[in-house]
Amino acid sequence: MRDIPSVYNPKSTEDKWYKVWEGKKFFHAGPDARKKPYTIVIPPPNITGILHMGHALNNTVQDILIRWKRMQGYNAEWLPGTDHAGIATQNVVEKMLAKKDVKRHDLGREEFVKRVWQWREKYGSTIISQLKRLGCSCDWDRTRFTMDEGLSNAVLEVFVRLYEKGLIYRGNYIINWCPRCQTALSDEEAQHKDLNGFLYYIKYPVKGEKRYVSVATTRPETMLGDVAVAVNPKDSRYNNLVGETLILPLMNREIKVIADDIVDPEFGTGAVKVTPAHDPNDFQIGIRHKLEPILVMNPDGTMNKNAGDYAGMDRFEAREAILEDLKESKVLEKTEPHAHSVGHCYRCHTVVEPYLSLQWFVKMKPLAKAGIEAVKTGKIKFYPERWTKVYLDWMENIRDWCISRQIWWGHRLPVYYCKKCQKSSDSKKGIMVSKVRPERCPACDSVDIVQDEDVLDTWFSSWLWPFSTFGWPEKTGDLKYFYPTSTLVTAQEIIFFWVARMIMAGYEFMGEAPFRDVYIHGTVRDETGAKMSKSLGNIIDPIEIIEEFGADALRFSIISITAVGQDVFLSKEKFQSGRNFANKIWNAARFVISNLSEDVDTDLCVLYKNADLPLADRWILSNLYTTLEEVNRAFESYRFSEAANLLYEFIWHKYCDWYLEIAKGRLKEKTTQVILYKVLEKSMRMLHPFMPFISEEIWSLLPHKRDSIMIQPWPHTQKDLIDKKAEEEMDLAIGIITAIRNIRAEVNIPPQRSCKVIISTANGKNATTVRKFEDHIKSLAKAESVEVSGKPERPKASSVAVFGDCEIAVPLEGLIDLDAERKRIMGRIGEIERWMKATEAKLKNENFIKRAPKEIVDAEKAKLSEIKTTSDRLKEVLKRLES
RNA sequence: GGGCUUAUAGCUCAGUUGGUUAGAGCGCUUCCUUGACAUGGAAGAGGUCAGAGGUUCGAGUCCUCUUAGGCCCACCA
Repeated sequence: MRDIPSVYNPKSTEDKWYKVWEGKKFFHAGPDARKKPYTIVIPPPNITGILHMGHALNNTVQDILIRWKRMQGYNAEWLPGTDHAGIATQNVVEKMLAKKDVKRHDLGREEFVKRVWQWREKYGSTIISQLKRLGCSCDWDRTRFTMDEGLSNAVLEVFVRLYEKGLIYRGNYIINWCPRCQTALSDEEAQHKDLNGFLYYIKYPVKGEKRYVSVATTRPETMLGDVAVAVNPKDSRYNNLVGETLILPLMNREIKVIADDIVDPEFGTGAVKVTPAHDPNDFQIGIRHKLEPILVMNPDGTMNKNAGDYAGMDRFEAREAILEDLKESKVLEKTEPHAHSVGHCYRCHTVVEPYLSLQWFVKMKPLAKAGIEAVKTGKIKFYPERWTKVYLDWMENIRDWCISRQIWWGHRLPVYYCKKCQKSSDSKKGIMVSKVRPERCPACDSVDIVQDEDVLDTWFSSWLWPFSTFGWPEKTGDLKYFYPTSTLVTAQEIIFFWVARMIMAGYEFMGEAPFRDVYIHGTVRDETGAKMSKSLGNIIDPIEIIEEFGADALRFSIISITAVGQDVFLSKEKFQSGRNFANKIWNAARFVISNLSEDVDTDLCVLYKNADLPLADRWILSNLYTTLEEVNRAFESYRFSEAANLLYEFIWHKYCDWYLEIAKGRLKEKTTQVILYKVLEKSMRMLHPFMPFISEEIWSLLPHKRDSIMIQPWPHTQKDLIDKKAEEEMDLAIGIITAIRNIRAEVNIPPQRSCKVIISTANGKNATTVRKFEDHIKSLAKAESVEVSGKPERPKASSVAVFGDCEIAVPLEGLIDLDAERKRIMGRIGEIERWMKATEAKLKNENFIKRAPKEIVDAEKAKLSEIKTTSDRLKEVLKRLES
């Protein structure tokens, strides 16, 4: 077939078209008052990231939206970029240095940060080029990085503003500490996992007495930092003990028994050891009872000098040693298995330690207010809706955000200390918060000023992403035009980390929501349901899939199997469906293109507007526009899999299976050609958001002089071409043709041999209809003749089927297997009768007649009469068969 | 402890506000390399919609409970 190969080869089109699109600046958008903006900001992938299936899904959805909106005439802006990913990136670079036996402290801060920038130059945009392979139509001219000058400036601006508003403070609190990364983490960055641990019961003797109090703990090593034992004041068991002095085993320190409401008498022994430096509850108890915390651990998770004999041991080593020693001292009462949830570092999966330290925090409650209101009033909507509740629950119970990190890669806090003032006892003194380094201390005029060593949480820059990327705090034209953005597309995992915080920042700094819709898609899992991760080794690499099946196949497959908000279970085989579909489309196009005459007028659209077209033409057009309407509806409610499957069904099972086959019989007719072309052309436009490359390639092969499909308008619905009557008539044609094929298969008529067909109808109307598609029966059911009759007639040796009121007889040469035929008919009668009975029962039910809507009842009545007709005919056939 | 979510054909899953005989893809059976496509075509087989109650004229769909998975949140010493 001319020069077009019969197998679609994605490799020959993908790079080619991507370059064209980029070259023509189709991805770029700028403020334009004549057009309505549609804006998406990408969830910026980490610079350490390599494209995984989660990204593939996330970005395919965004690209579908942006391409769809662009075709609809919106000024579509998809702003891309990457996140500096503080801890993750620092870890990666540290690991790289470790291979050369270099530690970051050997290099010093400045040199280390320089190395990270170098690393970023080299590897930081891997994922960007991978997104291009996927076909993402991001506005690369606007690519941002969270540590760009502009975004860094926004971060400092925000820090200063919040500090001045009293929403940022510094203090000593229990935070989640990762001993491996050696930094504080936010609550969200500590991932809780259920572990099967133990509950250890330890006896604390009362000073100078034989009595003792048993306390239960899961972390015996923290006992070294105990400063009290607490009981519930209402707990009668311990009334007489409150105020007594206990001897802390192993340390031989004296501690008091105190009473506090927080203690649950039901749990453990009802007495709890109090370790203010290593437990958030105990910390609160410590404050209430004015107890001085004792820190027993170093930042690296080893025991410190306060840990007595255990100093220098790793925390878990110390735990074992302590248990041994407790046993020896006969104060370990018992050990019980105990399942409890333990925090792990979200970057390195080390068990985090609740740890008392001096950190910076953001007061969240005041910020959450507007964000709660916005979602409650529907200004911001979640799709699927159920995430609203998850979001609101978190926002309504929000806790302060620990934002300081003890690492080097990130935005350094714009906080400066006057060393002179800091020497005074007032810790608040000597703190300067400013975007630029102060020359002198305003209080004492000293020039001995140092900047805080810490950097900010990575999310402290990404929560500003929807506006910092458009130039904030400057009042730029971009910002004015593109903010607020339209839709945020992301995964459930970062609703708290990112979505909620962006909403808060949006209201705080822009006075407006950062986006209207939040579309939360599912998580990509492997076929066993496990989350895809590098460590599990169950990754399906999207780039490999693109190599093997093509980007369009990847996109289409993953979208079509991802129902709204549902997790998606992937295996490599699932990408075959997309590849096969691409190939099917390819071949349909190849067929159509090669059959278009030189002089066919592809701009001719009046032709089918009101002309009296043949049935199949009206049918395919009606289906096309019905599909378009349904696709539009699906798009509007983010039901992408549904839209994809609608197109699949239409193109494959309507256009290819039926229309193309019918068209083969009259390819010379201009009408046929125009409709073949029109339907293909519009299908490609509808398909383009899903499969940009193949749709563009086919578009370019069509004999029209139109620019890239990317910038073509989305098809308009045409209600006047939706023709229910044509659809009904074609249903009859399809039913009859299928019935004949069925007979042929049952009685083993070889595919090459044609057969005779006699169709008798019970009413004249259907006879007229059948005559309209006589030719289709001939070609599609391989019939040499079709006889249409108003009354039942059939030669003796023939096989018969009934469809509606049509009796379809295929005369057989030679003898017919009467038994087989009878069996076939009886089987069919059985089926029909069951159906008829169910319908009759329904109509006999008075309540149904009385209460069901009239349309439903009428439809049931009509159905019953149809079934009866079919049934009667089948019975006649059977009777004649037996005579 | 609280919340969310899933259970439909051998497998993977659709099924929008309750209304024709519950669908698709893969797999399976039989046939077909006929001029778009074997990454294909034709015809089939295959389901008491997890279980038990309830609401309703009518339930895969709504409610309650049960069972079995998965996920998230929580100051579970």
